[in-house]
Amino acid sequence: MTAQSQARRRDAAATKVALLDAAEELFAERGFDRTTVRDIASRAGANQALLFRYFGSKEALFEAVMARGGFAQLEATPPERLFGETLRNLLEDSSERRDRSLETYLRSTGSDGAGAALREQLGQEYGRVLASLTDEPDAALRADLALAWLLGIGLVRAVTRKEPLASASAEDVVRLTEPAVRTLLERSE
Amino acid sequence: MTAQSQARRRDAAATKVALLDAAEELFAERGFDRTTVRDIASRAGANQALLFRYFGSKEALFEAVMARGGFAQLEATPPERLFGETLRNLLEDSSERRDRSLETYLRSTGSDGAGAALREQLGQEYGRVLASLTDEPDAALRADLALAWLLGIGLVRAVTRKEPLASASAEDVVRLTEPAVRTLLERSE
DNA sequence: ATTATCTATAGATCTATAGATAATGC
DNA sequence: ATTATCTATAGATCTATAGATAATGC
Repeated sequence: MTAQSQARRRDAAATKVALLDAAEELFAERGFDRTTVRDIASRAGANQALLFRYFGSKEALFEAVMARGGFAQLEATPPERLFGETLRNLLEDSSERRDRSLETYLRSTGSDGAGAALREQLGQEYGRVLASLTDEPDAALRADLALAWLLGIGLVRAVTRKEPLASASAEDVVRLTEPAVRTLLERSE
Repeated sequence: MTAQSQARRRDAAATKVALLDAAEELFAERGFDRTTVRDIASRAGANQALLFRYFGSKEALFEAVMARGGFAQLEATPPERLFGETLRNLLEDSSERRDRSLETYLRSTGSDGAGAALREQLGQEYGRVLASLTDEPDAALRADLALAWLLGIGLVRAVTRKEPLASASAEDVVRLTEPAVRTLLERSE
């Protein structure tokens, strides 16, 4: 009942937020295509027509979701801790309130149109920050490989749910990945 | 025009193969949801009704595609070369004839029903083979992390198309990842 | 009076099926 | 005669919109 409706007063701003929350959850759980606007409105406790009134289209709502949560982690974390912190955030219990943007990203990779620009921008930012950690000539490629690992772990964890990774503790995963990532991104001095 | 129709004679077996080829391409390019049965029939040069006649449903066709190509790489490669070979196969030029099952897998992660059992089976097999490479106590988790990296690289490469990874040579990628994977999967003796 | 919300439905898909047509092999 | 293929369409969605209703604030 995370984004479930309260019996609330008429409040356009609150309805918008409820729609965004519900959309964030459902896009993360099912991806863009498998989520219907009626599902979103239902979970938000709002009428389905309001979704179009406030966001214009399903795609525009998706973009609003991506724009809202996407850069929080990135801006809040110093570069040298970005890999580990993102990993921990990714591996925390889903019932906790947290950033679902990576799951949304993963679940919606089939949808080329919706949010593609934002997805690209998010990838660019992560790549740039991770690349700043090494001064090897192929820093950007190394950074992409680290990012690919984050995405892959998120994929196995959130989508495929393959064991034992799906249930592994964040600490175990960090302990095993960090030395490998260090060979990839450490300064050569 | 890879799976394009020839002006061929009436031949149920050939039509089935054409449908499988077209479906493999389209599922890999767009994922399950974004591919319509009419797209598949059209690319195969077959009538759309034949798809149902021969496979029963869109989901059953998807499962047939996954079953056909999924285990080829796995069976053809000795464990200690599986990571590198899969990576090379993944990074080869798409115009080459090759196994698209990983892309299909990646593109269709939003589709929980279709092919979920096969997807799980494929993951289990890769995990088991990779885990045989190390005798560390958490071998299975280490194997999953290596598999996650493969999937992540495939994701960035085939779906996100983030540069520079999207255009990097297979050799560069293998050169950078293998030392890191070795810290993960090497025997401790 | 304003505007948040709801009802009803248009219009565009998409999967799947029933039944007709026509090319092949005996 | 058999069966591969095609035509036509049912039936189920799904997004989006037009216009009605009703709760709020002045």
